[in-house]
Amino acid sequence: MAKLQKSIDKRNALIKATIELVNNNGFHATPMSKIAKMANVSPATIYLYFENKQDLVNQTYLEVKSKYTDFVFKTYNENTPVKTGFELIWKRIAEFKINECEYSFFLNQCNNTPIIDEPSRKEGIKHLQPLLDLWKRGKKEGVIKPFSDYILYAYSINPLSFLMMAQKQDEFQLTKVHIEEAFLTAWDSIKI
Amino acid sequence: MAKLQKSIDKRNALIKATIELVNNNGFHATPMSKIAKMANVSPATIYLYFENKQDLVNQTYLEVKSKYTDFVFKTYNENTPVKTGFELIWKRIAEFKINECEYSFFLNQCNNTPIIDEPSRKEGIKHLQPLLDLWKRGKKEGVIKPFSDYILYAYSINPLSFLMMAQKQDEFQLTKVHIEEAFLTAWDSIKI
DNA sequence: TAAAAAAGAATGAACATTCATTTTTATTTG
DNA sequence: CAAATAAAAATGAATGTTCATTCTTTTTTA
Repeated sequence: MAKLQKSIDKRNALIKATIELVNNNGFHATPMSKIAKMANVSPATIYLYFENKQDLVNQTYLEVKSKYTDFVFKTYNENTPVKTGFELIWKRIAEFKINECEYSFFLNQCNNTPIIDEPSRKEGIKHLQPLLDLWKRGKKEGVIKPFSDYILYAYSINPLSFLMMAQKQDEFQLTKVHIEEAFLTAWDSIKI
Repeated sequence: MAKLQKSIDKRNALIKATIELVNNNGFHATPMSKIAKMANVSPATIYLYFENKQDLVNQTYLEVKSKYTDFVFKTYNENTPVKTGFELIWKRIAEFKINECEYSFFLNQCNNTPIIDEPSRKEGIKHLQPLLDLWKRGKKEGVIKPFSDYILYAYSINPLSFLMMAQKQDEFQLTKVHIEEAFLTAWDSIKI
């Protein structure tokens, strides 16, 4: 019997449980037994799908990251003009961060703590390539400031993570108006 | 013998060890025994200074947060004009994040994970009040955009956290020029 | 010399992972 | 088509370790 026979539903349930529990308690305060319980599975079963706890969280990270970038770049293609393309991508990112709060919070946690191991983190970064390519093009065309990608990212994309966190903690409610404001601010800070 | 007799050096060593170990391994993957060892102290001694592990990390958080805001607002007073005041504060924040990478990384981790308990987190937020007051004044004077403080923070201050993280992971080196660029971008994004 | 501070060892709970069985599934055979 | 069977999938309980915290004793201090 091939590996694929193992129920994809179970794997998904495990990943979902991992996200929810890690978001609420942190990785190391989340026992395998609880993940199993939430996924309606025996603890031993987890080890049929994942090597160990670290592997479970690494795979969860990469899977969520994929969901994120698949969504973000779905409406974009390389021929879109720079400004339009940026707006397209930026708004998809905003939409994802607002609507998929659980995923975003999880990714945030992974990016700001040592729970993910280095190879998986490196792997995760690659997913943003289309945005970096867009910026490269924008710089060549003289539309985007000739700054390091890190600075561009810090000022135009990262603020969304902060706003998402604030929203998650009920300190703040992101509205359509905010989004529009925020987008203009983002664009202003990277356009020439 | 009064409480104050307990060596402040030992307490400091414990806090220092906590920061270093939590930065590298995360809170829950940092055993009390290791903290004790790094601080050259018996595990039991930790409990003379802190109630338990949670209390240790809460106090560490508040202490680091204080170091941060004490530094940040040292050169500022309420009579400084808005723009100058903002530049003053912003550059102190930048300086702190760059030079006190360990502290910044620790604070970042606390802000993006559930390791700090709610009362301590609330307490920590209060420390930024002078900046919020400055913005309030700026809005009244028509110098600062009439946006929510969260948005102002997201666009003018939070990017520094991202750049600090990138730097810490050796992916990026912040120079004087970057800082100058980054400040202008920050100011542009909140000024009217 | 008495009280506080510190220590090392002890305790008991929690946990990741493995083990020994049972259940499910798919295939083969009569 | 159904009974038999073999392999995979799943399980609950067991294992051994790690850890936070406490206990008892020793050391330091004033």
